[in-house]
Amino acid sequence: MRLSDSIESFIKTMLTQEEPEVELKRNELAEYFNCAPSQINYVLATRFTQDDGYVIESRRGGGGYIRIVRVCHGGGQKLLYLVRERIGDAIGEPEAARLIGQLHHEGILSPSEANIMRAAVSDAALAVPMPEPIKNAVRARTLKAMLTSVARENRPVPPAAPSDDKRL
Amino acid sequence: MRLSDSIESFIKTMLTQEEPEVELKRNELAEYFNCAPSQINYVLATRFTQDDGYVIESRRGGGGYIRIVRVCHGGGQKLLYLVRERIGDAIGEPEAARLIGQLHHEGILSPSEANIMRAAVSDAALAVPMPEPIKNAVRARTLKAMLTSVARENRPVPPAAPSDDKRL
DNA sequence: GCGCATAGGTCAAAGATAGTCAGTTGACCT
DNA sequence: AGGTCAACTGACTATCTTTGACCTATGCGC
Repeated sequence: MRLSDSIESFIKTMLTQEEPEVELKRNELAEYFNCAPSQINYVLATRFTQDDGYVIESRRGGGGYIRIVRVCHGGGQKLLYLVRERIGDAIGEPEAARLIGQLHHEGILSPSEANIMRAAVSDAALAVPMPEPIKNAVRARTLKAMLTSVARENRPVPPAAPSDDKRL
Repeated sequence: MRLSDSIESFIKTMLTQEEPEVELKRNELAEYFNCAPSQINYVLATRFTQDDGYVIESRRGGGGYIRIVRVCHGGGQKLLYLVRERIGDAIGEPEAARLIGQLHHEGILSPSEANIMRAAVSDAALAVPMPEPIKNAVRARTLKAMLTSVARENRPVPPAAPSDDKRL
């Protein structure tokens, strides 16, 4: 088995239902697997991406660490689907606004949360000289990051919402 | 745990609702934690900034002291001040996160709203090939757009946040 | 006023981690 | 064998913490 696969399963074994979040030392892990420290970054970059439903946080310097958080479960189902499959690498403002509006309508987002998200993906927020494709890429990433943060809260499933569109 | 973190929590436990201000001796504290006196300055400079909602006063010489005051403006003016004067044309992630954290602490943002905003201004959201200055410009615009949307709702101030937990 | 003792302030170096990226290696396919 | 893409490495970079040498301000006694 490849090293990357071993490291991947090692980390995933630590992520259980009760403990959806682990903290580790890059150098320790690298030493444990007898590999270059940057190998850890490679595994994180290829198997624990935002699109996979993970959030990585880290700090350098003395007492540094890497924290891996697995997001999802419960009410986050719809959100995870959007992040993993629906949104993709780029999205325009109208479409983003529509998705946000629908999430609000389904009771997954409060009015105020929806407004904040709309503002964040608005053209006004991206009114900086840069090519349109880049803007749409930033929009997609921003939207996914925000939805991930909501999914991470693991809030209770909203009371309403018939939701017949689990699949695409 | 890092020394800085210990000193930080030590000071924060002294700051309560009834006693929003503490006075201490730099050398005594340094001796207590068995570290260089300048370590205290480092902790103050990195964890008790104005953006975090603290004001530091001090005096040298005989009877010298360091006073740490937790301030709380709150109110609707805060958002406008941030948007119009504080944020400017560009802002880095750490700084943006602090402003958001403080708004949460003041009860202007709910935990979930604060998390969404942090996600929107995170490096992850802007992880697209573009120069750093542009990223910071987009961050500033995004943050201002989101804060403006909150200000527009013009709602009464909620009960206020309990503590300063960075996590959900 | 002068000088010393007693504070706190600054800043840069050293130490401790993690991140990045271009280049090499390896596995698999044709 | 050659092509291609994922896996892997190492040198260099970025960031955070801790320390120490040197600087500045204040109070007190003469």
